[in-house]
Amino acid sequence: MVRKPTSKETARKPNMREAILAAAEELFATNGFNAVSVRDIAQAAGANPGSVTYHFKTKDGLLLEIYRRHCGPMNLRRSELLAAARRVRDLQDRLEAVVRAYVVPAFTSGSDLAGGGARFTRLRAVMSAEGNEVARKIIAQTFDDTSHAFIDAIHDSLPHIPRTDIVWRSHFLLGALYYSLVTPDRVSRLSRGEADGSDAASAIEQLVQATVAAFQAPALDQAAPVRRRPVVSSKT
Amino acid sequence: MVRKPTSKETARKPNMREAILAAAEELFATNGFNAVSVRDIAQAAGANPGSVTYHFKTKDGLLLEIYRRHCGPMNLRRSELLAAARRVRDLQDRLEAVVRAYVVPAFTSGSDLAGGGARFTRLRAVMSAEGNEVARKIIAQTFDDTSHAFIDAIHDSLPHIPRTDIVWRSHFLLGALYYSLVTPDRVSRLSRGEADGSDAASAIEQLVQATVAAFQAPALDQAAPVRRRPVVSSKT
DNA sequence: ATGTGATTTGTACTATCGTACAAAAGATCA
DNA sequence: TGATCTTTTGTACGATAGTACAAATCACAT
Repeated sequence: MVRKPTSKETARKPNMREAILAAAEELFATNGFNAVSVRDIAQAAGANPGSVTYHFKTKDGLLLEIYRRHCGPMNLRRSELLAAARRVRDLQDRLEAVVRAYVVPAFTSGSDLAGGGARFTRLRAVMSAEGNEVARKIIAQTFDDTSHAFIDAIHDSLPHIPRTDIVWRSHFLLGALYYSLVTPDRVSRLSRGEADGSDAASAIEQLVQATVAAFQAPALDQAAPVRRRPVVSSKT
Repeated sequence: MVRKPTSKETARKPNMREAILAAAEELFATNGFNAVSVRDIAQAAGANPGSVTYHFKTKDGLLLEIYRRHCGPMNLRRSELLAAARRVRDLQDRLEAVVRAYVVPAFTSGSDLAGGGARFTRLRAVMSAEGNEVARKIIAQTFDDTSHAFIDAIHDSLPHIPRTDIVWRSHFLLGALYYSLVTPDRVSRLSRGEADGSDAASAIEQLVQATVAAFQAPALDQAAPVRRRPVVSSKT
């Protein structure tokens, strides 16, 4: 219903570039990068294989563009929610708000893309599992800042827990988050149909509740495990 | 396949069949199924591509054999540890013992294969992410019984928590477990070198501690999906 | 030593991969 | 309308995929 002054700016046809991106996102997220061919993507998008080359040059370029499309909005959303969470006074409530600020944007759309949040997060999970190089580079330089910000925020809410423990637990959080998006059917199956693993709202509430409790667990005093010393070397 | 009384049945050379299995396991676990070619595997094993066909017929057959090799021992080990855990009197201690019985065999070898436990579990994580069909079938018919047994055992230790919540939380546990094996370097990076993500002992202790706390979290009463109510000041 | 069955090798076949590129089609504006 | 730019199509090429199969090799009982 948007009026069109001149019908020049957008193709009247359903934008093929977008269709290819959406199809690739879906296929990569469910089957992995190498299992999906450029021809598969083109067919799913109702396009010609050559069209993919025209718009994105290479298959890697297509993946890169998917990341570019989502990373900005999602991290922006996370920053906003994190800033709001940091202003919560009560420490217990703040911890939950921080965790929620991390989890919610991963499940819901970070931009105008319909339901793109969960799909993109699932894509990230799969690329991570496959050790995809293109993804690894983008992740390290795009998400590590965000991760540190969240770890710091959580640490502020739990000053008595060593940072190392916070890192481990936030790592577990991301793993649980990823896995919830990768195989939601497993939840439905193991609960004998009593839970719907693909229901984002349930997943978020369950994940937040469980994770807050995990963060609040007592610290692991490393004293006992005398085995190997905790790596004194420099960074890396 | 017919066994002979004489000592001729096994190859005297460093068993090439084993070498191929080990190489495939490693490559699949780190790069995914489709990213690895039969030629890659053969080269890593110091074998000829045709040798893979001879021993395993197809690439899927090779993956199938990897699963067959590990599933039995790992589930046996888990059953033993679970049975022992169930005999722990104290409910709190029993919960931890049950979680440990689930986690430990995934990190350590379930058979005589050196360090094969973690590698195989990582393989499972990657196949799960890729939605591999061969793996999905085996998993559903091999691990679901074990998963139900663990869920029941945990539920026994936490009778006041709805089974649905237990299922979600055990799902998160598996996701965290998988992710710890998939990208251990992320832990090292985010902790700025203070933690070693690839140290199995640390991973186990951290995971057990965090997971026990997550299971002990209060139940999510699904009664009213009320507004996002950040627990105003109910208890404090 | 020699025969025999179990393995390993080398090679070849077909299918499909990612990508390139010229031609066709469509859109925009003088 | 025709000129020009953007997008789509169709096709082709070289590389590599999984797999098959005959020949060569090996280990060992005789």
